[in-house]
Amino acid sequence: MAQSDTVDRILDAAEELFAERGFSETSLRMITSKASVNLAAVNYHFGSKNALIHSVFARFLTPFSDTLEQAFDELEQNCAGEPPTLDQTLRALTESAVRMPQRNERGISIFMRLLGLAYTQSQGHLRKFLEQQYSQPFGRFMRLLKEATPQLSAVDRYWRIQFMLGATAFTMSSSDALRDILQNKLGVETSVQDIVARLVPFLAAGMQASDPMQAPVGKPSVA
Amino acid sequence: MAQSDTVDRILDAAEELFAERGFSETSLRMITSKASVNLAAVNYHFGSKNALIHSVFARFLTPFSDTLEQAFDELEQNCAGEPPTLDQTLRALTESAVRMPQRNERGISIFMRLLGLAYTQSQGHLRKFLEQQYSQPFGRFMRLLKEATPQLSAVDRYWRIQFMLGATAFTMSSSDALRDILQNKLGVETSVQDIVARLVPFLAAGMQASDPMQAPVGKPSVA
DNA sequence: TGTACATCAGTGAACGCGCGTTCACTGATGTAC
DNA sequence: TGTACATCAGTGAACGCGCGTTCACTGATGTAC
Repeated sequence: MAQSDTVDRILDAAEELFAERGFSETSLRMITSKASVNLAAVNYHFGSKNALIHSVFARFLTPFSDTLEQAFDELEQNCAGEPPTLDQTLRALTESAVRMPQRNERGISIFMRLLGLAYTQSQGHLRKFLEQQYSQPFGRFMRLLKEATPQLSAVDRYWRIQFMLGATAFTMSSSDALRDILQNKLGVETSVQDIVARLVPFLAAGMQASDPMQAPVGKPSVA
Repeated sequence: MAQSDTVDRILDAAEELFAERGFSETSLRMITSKASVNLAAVNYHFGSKNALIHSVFARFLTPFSDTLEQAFDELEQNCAGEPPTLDQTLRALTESAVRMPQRNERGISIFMRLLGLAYTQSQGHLRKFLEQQYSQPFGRFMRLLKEATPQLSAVDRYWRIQFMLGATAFTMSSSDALRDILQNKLGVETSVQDIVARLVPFLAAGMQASDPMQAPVGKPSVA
């Protein structure tokens, strides 16, 4: 059995189990038994459970962040100096996520759920790791958001970005369960693409709601 | 030491620690040492760790759900047959949360974070408990949402409610950290009321975005 | 070509630790006669 | 009023268990001379 084989089997099993159950609720024994490898192999190849978690994220986030940089490059080229709109920026992000190479529908679903969990479970080491590894595309996304919403104060923008992250991370982290409920209740099949297509207009409308401090009661309108 | 004293000390300590660190990352030993009570007292008074978690939620959710029912009663009386608007419904909810009796600013913050964690950490037993204990006010809120957004299809409404829950639960579950960041970066003090005041227009605008399936590309506008 | 050694993926068993839970027990208070 | 018993909050110590990690070891493959 070549090294890559064992390493990949561990990564595959860990990815699925983490997405299903979260990090601290998934033991190394579950992972190694699902991967049919020896318990000690995780520490041999990765060093620790935390390092394994980092590797699981790195395996899909590194290609994703490359795809994303490319999408942002294209977007800025097409806009020729003008800042891209909010809608365009969000679409560049979501389409990069949905069109991940080497990932089928199920793989994208897992990828989404892991992203949601990363934000949602308070794993300090993971947050630090992601911040230092992927600060560039994240910062670029934030800059685009800022340019697309010049009408917002810094404080308003800050909070609305948190609301967006929340809606996205939460929905993604439980998207499987939510799709099942919808299937059972209304008999509707839903793909990850459908969810994303519904999410983007919701987020864009929320981001562009009228200033809450100026008109806190009336119906919101587009600025 | 009277019973109520020990029980309350355990509940107080558990509430704070759960809010800080989540459920499975908080051990009974941490709780009992913070509460200065014997380790075995938790199992003596509550029976198990899960039952303690339920009691922590029941202690603040029962008065909250009473307050909420009252707020909905008043809202429907004032509307005299007409269904309340989305904005009114959301405000009734958030104001009930913010005006919880016996809870100061810090207490409200903890309460918010626990609510966020309840949705966010996949504790099956807790979800079941909350569903069967508080299905009435939850169902009523859903009915009001439905009446306030007659223009949405059932599927659209379903997803947008998930987006709302996500933005709310996520923001609330990390509201302390988010407020600290804002304090450090922009030097701005923020109260829970401020966050809620910003959240409601965002949610209302998102809920009322134009139909994503009809106008998926253009800038969103209010229906 | 043959031998000695180095490297390295993988293994089996055990380690110490913190966890939730249990149990026999104490000591104060209330109750029956 | 005094005695025997019941109740119950609270305690100290231990239980068994699953956890992440460690360690001595194996066996296959590559390399130097």
